[in-house]
Amino acid sequence: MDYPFSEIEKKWQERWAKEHAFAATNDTSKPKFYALVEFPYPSGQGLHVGHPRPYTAMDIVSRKRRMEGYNVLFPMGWDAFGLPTENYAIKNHIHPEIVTEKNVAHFKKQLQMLGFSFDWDREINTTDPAYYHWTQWIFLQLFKKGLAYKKEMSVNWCKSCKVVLANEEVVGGCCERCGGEVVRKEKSQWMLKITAYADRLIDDLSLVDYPDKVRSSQINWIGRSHGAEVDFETNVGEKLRVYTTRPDTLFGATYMVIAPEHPLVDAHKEEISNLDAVLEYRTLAGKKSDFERTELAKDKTGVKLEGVCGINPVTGKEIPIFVSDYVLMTYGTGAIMAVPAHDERDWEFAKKFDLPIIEVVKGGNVQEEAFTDCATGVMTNSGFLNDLSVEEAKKAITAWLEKENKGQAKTNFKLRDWVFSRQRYWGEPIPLVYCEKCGWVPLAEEDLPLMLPAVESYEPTDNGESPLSKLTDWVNTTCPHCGGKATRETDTMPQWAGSSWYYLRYCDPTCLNAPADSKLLDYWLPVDWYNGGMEHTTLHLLYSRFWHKFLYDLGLVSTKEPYTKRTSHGMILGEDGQKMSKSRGNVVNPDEVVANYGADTMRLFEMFIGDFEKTAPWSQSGIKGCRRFAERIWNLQEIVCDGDVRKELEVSLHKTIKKVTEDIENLKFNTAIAAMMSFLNEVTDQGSITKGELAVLMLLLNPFAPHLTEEIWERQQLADKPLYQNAWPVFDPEKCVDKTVEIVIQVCGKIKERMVIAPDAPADEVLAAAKKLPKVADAIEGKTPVKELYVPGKLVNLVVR
RNA sequence: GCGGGUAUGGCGGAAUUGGCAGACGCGCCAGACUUAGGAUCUGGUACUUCGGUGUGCAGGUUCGACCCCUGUUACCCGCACCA
Repeated sequence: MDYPFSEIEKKWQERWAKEHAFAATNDTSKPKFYALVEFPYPSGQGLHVGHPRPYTAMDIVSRKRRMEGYNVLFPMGWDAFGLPTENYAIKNHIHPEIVTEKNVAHFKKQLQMLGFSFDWDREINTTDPAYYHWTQWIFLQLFKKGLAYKKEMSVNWCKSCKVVLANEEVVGGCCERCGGEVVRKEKSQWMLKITAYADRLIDDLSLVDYPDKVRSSQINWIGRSHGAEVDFETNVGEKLRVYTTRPDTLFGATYMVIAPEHPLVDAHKEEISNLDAVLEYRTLAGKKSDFERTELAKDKTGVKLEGVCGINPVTGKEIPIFVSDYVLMTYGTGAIMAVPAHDERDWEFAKKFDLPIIEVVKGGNVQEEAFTDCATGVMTNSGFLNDLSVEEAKKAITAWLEKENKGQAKTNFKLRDWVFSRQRYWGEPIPLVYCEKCGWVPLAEEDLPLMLPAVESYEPTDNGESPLSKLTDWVNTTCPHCGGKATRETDTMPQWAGSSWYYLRYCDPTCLNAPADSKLLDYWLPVDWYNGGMEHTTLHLLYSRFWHKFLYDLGLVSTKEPYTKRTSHGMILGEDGQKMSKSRGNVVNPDEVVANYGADTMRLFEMFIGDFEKTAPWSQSGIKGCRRFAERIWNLQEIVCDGDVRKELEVSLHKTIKKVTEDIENLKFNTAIAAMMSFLNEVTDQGSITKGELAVLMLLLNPFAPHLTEEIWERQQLADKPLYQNAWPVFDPEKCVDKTVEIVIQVCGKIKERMVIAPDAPADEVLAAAKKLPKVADAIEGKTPVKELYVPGKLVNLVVR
């Protein structure tokens, strides 16, 4: 019997679309479930076999939830602003809007061919003015609250993209997107004060269910540390402030180091007798890219400031000050106190420059190596701190510093503010104008959206300005505040802007007077389950949590966190175990897979391929196995007979329901499919399947293979309504227990025999029976019994000596 | 260096969380049906000198360890001079 998948899949996809089968309703009286997958960037290459993995997984969860009676929101949209589209537009002289439209249409067709139960009525597109209206609006709120500010700063500049990158977009000194060289460049940039939310971004992780990996990556990225700021007097009058996490070691501070760019150098040029050498070092350090600085991390360099020195506030001793690029201007105060005895970097530097190393925590040999692992150590050579523990000393010295007005407790973060402007065309215009009288002025909210104007050329300019800067008619405008002459901001927002709040828009995609209606936000939020890639942990996921918290503070949303539960899928590799790429020639095209095997088979294989959370290589022969499974399911129609669930299959059927039901919740799609395969094998052995059994199997398999199961459901007339409108099967725990079980008889932990018993047989009977088994009797013959164990339904272990 | 993770047949991977290692699938072998098989069906398939031995390696805890503990090796991912 032929399995006409193309025909079936087309039929049901059309029918679902016509019936709006998977549209979420705004009936707020029903229990809701909001399932979210990361919306794709509609690239010109189209769908990749990696895309359907998370989509299928969440489709399975969504379909199951609907059958369980939830009002399910499972939306899809397009994160369509971005560089590849712009680059394509530049190369082919086509408007990015047209490129986007074409790519979206292609993507949508590909997604629809896989039968995902997205609510297409709620489709959104970040490049739609009705959408970016509210991206701009949120930016204005950030600006009004002082969380968006412009700053002249050293930024990451990708030479090949001619664009500024956020710290998160620089990977190993190279551009995350194009792999090109990234250099430092001074530019005036819009910044978002994500650092104002640093504490909450860490602390509120306790409110959500994220994988440890994601949680620890975010904590590590934000990098909170507790310590103290300490003011050191200098011989030139000015105080030099340092940050340290080890104020307890202050007595051991034998020198200081400042970053090459530190203002102390500029302020005291006169007093520095070796100024030339210092400035030369500064120039050299500035030329090094971040990458080189990291590469050379092991070899410490630096120059001593001759003529300027610091004074240790507790010992009163004069100590030298060095300039070195192992101290970063962008962290802490740009200056440190160096305690070589208890810090590896300081130790290395001190050895190189022959500086004194004073032990202040007992326990190590500080002349041999830095003793850093000293949390349990005791203070020494430290005046009034002597004999205190490290923890006590921290408290005592901090209290002393505060009393003496020489410093105070301080918390620092590695997280930097978010560089928010891009010198690009294809992004959201920043809705601000610059007026010489009034400074930066926001557009009136009723004037949003600020439409992206048409330009002749999308080429970025070499001087680092956005293509929009060439549009003088557009740039020159009037100040919304004073009516005088003003110019528009010509930079646009980064791609991460639109995706930072898209999950809100799905709740109410056509709302005209707000990002979304607050009643609907209250109903749908938070997102119950959000699946996405690990690569977004410190980008999208962190950014959107930040925006959500800001909107929470504004009162727009009523949950502290946007996503209750986050899961991550593993990548699908090429058949050769390598990342799929055009250059390796190992790319699998999903269109071909669907054409050859059908969407249901593709979906099954994407789920059966391996542990959902781990990477897995594609396999041509593996997909054939799933195709065989689909065909065998289809052919069940040849052996179907009337009747309910038969007694002899009842236990396996209920066990299968239990397994599939639980496995879906735990992302164990591979074993859920394996369980259904096992049940199919059992039914095949029986030579027949009753309609009652078939109906349950179809319901269980439906989320995985929706077209196939709907068709069988209809052909076999298993119910009046189409399958998707029926309820998820429920297992009876009592029917999941076998009538008899086979247990193992061990002697001293070695398996000797097996025995079939009733699961609730009393222990003494089982033990007695076990001892009579010939091999067991042989093994214990003549030995002294030590212990007799019976684990009900599992095993007997007889320990003898 | 720091953080997270992984290691099981020829391959992808299971193992109810301390209780029968290798479910399920692929591949392979044999058979059936066939003019034919890269189709379908049936059976077999960790290794073995048939005593046993086996979850990267070495120890430990336990009646019992893929699972817990200590040490170690290899690989993957993220961060990385953050004071």
